[in-house]
Amino acid sequence: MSETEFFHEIRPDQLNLFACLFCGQSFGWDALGQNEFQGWFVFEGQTHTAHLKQTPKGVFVRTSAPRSWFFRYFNLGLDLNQIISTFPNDPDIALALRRFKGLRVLAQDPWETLVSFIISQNNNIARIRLILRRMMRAFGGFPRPEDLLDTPLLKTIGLGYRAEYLTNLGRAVASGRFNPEELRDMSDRDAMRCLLSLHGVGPKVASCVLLYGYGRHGAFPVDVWLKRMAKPIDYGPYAGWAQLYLYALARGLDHL
DNA sequence: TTCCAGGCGTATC
DNA sequence: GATACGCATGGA
Repeated sequence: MSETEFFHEIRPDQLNLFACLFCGQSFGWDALGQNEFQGWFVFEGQTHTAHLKQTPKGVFVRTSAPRSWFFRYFNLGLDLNQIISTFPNDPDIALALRRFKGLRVLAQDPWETLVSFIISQNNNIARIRLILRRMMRAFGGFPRPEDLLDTPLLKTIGLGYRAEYLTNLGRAVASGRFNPEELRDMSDRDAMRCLLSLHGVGPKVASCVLLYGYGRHGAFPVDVWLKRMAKPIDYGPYAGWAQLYLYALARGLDHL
């Protein structure tokens, strides 16, 4: 597999790789050193890997994916300062903004986020990562819809009761009842309804998929940590980004 | 050993 | 619509 290598100029306060990659929105990344990371991801239907190294002036990128992946994945077309300016005036948000400068919501592959966050329910991050690694090994890359049809195999991977959810998802795609691509053009409301029709997908998982997979920045996932944290206030048009800052604050970033 | 994890389906009221 | 409970698994 060919690799491309390049340098992207950007300051850490506009893109903080460690915060982005280890705040629970993606599960495929490992830290090699202080500011050096390696991981896998899906881009344009293919499983790829990348090696990233952050410096004060920018990021060295080496990846099997097309060069456009980096700009897309880290949402670099969006102005972080402008997004932050829409956040509500709240002491927790303010603290999180100071503590996690350069934290961005990622633009991940919709299928990858859907499968990953179905696995995430009532699960811990270490085990989510473990299961995804096992699936990658079993299927030679991120699982495709047809890979999910073998429930017994999924159970040997440690999916437990979630194996049934994934098999159901595989069948929904095979039958045409669910098509991840169709959600791109739907309204937030319709896309949400479509996701909720899937067995094993509730409001939390659907919100994560909409936010991290479909770029719906207002989607606001509430998990056990956010329940302790979030207040009944309006988090604005980038509520999902505000949520990520709150989540990072609630958990810290050293839990992986 | 027990408790918990980026929840959800189902039953019951 | 709200609430209670079971659920596979492995790390803490």
